[in-house]
Amino acid sequence: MVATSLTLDLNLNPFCTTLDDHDTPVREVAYIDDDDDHSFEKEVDDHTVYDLSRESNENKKLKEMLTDIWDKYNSLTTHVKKLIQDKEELESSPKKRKSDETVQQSLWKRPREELPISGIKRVYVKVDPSDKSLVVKDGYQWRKYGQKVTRNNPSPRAYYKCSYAPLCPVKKKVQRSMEDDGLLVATYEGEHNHRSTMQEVTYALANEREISTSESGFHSPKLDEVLVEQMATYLCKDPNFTSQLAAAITSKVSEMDFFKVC
DNA sequence: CGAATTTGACCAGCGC
DNA sequence: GCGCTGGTCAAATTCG
Repeated sequence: MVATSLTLDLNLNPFCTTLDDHDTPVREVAYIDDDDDHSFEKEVDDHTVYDLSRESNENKKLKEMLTDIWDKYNSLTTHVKKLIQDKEELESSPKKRKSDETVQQSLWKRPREELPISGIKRVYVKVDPSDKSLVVKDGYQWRKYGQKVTRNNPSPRAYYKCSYAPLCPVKKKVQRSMEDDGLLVATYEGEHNHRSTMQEVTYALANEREISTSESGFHSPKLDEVLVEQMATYLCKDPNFTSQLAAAITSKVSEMDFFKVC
């Protein structure tokens, strides 16, 4: 009986590789106790282990799905970074700057509002035109401190301060585009002195991966599984994850469309 | 009831 | 100096 319970305990670990690698872990337990007086216990074991096996398979599928999502997220992040880089290169070239100025003048006509060379970023976010809220989800926490109707745009402009960290100096303005009612223009001023919720996830995972590789010298599959599980936990804790991801993608797609028009 | 948002008042910069 | 405009403040209000 000791052997039975011991085997069970070991198999309770959903990430146990021995369980994952066997198609029928039930038998491992069933053959241990062949005493007829314990037939009921054997039956219970069979059922329990069968359930465990089934859940283990489900876990395996979920892990695969998570790994897949994580891979896609990583490649998407890389792609977004590349797009940002491309955009910065375009902005730094004199030829493109000319067209950018035209856009800027139509959106922000007053000369004093022209963007300084650095520290100010503009993001275009596609939204539902019927949605009148001036909210741009970008992974940071913002506190609205003002709203104004400006001269050249019937849509009001909302003013936000970063409220994630007490001393973060970053501000943003959000206003509907004059040309496209379904386009929000978010202007960011300053640099965050902290990470966004999404960066926290990435950083935590990267940290974990670094520790595991430096300690063991190689990357074991089991640690991968733990990593995936941790990532799932992180993502579950972050209700904004999908919306942030969607906002980032929409923003980049809008930017690309915008540059095509220009 | 505390946090977040709204909104009118106020301030500063700029052009005339 | 005055008026116009964008930006900020803070009291009032709303919301969870």
